[in-house]
Amino acid sequence: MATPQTGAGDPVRSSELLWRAFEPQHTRPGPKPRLTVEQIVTAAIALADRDGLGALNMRNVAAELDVGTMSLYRYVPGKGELLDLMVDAVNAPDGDEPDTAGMDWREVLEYLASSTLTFYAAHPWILEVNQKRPVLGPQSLRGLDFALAAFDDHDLSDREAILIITAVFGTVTGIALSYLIQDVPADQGGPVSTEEEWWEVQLPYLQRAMESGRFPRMSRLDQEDAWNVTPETAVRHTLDAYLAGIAPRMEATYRPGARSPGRDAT
Amino acid sequence: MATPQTGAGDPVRSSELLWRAFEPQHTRPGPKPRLTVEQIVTAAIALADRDGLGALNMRNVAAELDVGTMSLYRYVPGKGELLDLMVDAVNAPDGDEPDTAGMDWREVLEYLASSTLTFYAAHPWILEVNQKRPVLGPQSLRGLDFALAAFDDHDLSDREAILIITAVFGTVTGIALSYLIQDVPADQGGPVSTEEEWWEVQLPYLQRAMESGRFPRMSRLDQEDAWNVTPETAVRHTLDAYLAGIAPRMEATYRPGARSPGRDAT
DNA sequence: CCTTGATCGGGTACGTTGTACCCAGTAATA
DNA sequence: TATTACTGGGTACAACGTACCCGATCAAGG
Repeated sequence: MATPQTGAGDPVRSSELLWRAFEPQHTRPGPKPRLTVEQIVTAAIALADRDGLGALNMRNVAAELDVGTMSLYRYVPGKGELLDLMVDAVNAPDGDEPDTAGMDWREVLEYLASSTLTFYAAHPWILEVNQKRPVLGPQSLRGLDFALAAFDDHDLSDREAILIITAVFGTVTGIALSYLIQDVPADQGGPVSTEEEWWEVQLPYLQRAMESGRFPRMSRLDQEDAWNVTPETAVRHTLDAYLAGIAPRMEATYRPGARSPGRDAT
Repeated sequence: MATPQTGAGDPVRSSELLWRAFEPQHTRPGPKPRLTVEQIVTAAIALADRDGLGALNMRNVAAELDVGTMSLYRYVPGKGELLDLMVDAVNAPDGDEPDTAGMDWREVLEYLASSTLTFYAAHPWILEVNQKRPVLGPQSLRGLDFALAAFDDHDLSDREAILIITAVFGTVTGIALSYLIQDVPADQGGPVSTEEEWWEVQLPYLQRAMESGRFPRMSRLDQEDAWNVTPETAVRHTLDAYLAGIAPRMEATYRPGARSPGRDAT
């Protein structure tokens, strides 16, 4: 096959590892570990970023770290759990997050959308990972917390806030899936690699289909114009319309400091 | 592993097979084929619907049809191409599509969204298939053509029409991905199967995280209320807002019969 | 200091996949 | 009837995840 994949290992083990930093460490007998979980996760992410998810297997990760394949299993229960850790780890902040204090709801949500899109562009393999059950690790939670800042000055129910975040996030993800048709790092000269070749292959069939009269509306499209859309454009269009749609509600609930954290505790 | 997956085989072979009905058939020497591509695709879809994508392998498909594993390769070049065929085949109309003639743009798009969501619910494995390159087969094209009916009475550019369809489709897909956390058909009593158990495992860690003070906004959420969202609700919220957002534009471009097909050919 | 036993590195090997290759049986054509 | 393209499908191998094992290591107790 080309690019097998899955997500989510045993949640018990995944959770343990995700929150490992918060567990106390005591000294133990035996040799010092040669690796850390961080090193393995970092190497695995580098590998996936560079060579695609298809190249992510335990032997390759081990080779990346110059250790034996089975040594990885001293730190990580299996590949599924490793993927869980990778997914959370790539959500780590990159340092150029803005301060939400001076931003209104629209700015926060727009930042959320655009940073999510660049995130997918940087780690396209994430879109291939089968995120059945959401593994909420520290980094993912951090992102959620950041997003909630959009509603600091609004009197919205928790449910509505989550609904809006889900909408923005889901929109970007859905569009990214359609467009970030990541060209497999063309190490192997497989059947077809580039996007151009791909369309070239389909074209004659599509052409004949258009001429068949079975797709009257499609055949009237100016193909050149119709498909001239980048993921950025698509996200911008969708988000603009969506934000315009919720704007009345956001304005109606504007109440400075309504939800900002830390008020009632001081 | 648990649920390996991928999509897209050799596009040349996939395209040939997708459009095979339009190719002429001539009589040939040798024994009559015992199977058809349709039978294989149907069996594979039944298998995936029933047992999940994890159970979809060539040996199981062959067993389903009571033939030898390798016989499948007489009809289908490989698993990747079979998946391409499956994806297109499930897009076949189910007979209860409404007539778009009496529907306005909003009704068409709303139907598109809701039918897409029920589609994902019926074939959750589709969400796991890695749809890198879109394989545009006859059924997928038919769906696109249907969607374009929303703009029959509107004077929109092709590009804008595609943008809107992409938005609706992407939104539903993105949300479906977050929510249709398909519970693996629990044939194997694996580590954790049900959604409840899953949350039960995460809860203590989340609890501790909330208490850590690192996620001030998250920890102020009423968890019960905040996550009480179904995919239907989420889609409805997002779509309502989005449609409200594009409504002015749609009204501004209302021009009965502007794009309906077949006018200029009569 | 030496013993003990938990821990570490990692080699070997097996089960599950996709599928290349091969051979024997079959049926339209010459 | 002979030819030959085509069919069913068995065997076998490569890639992968990982169970299991052995020997090396080193904190703690004597």
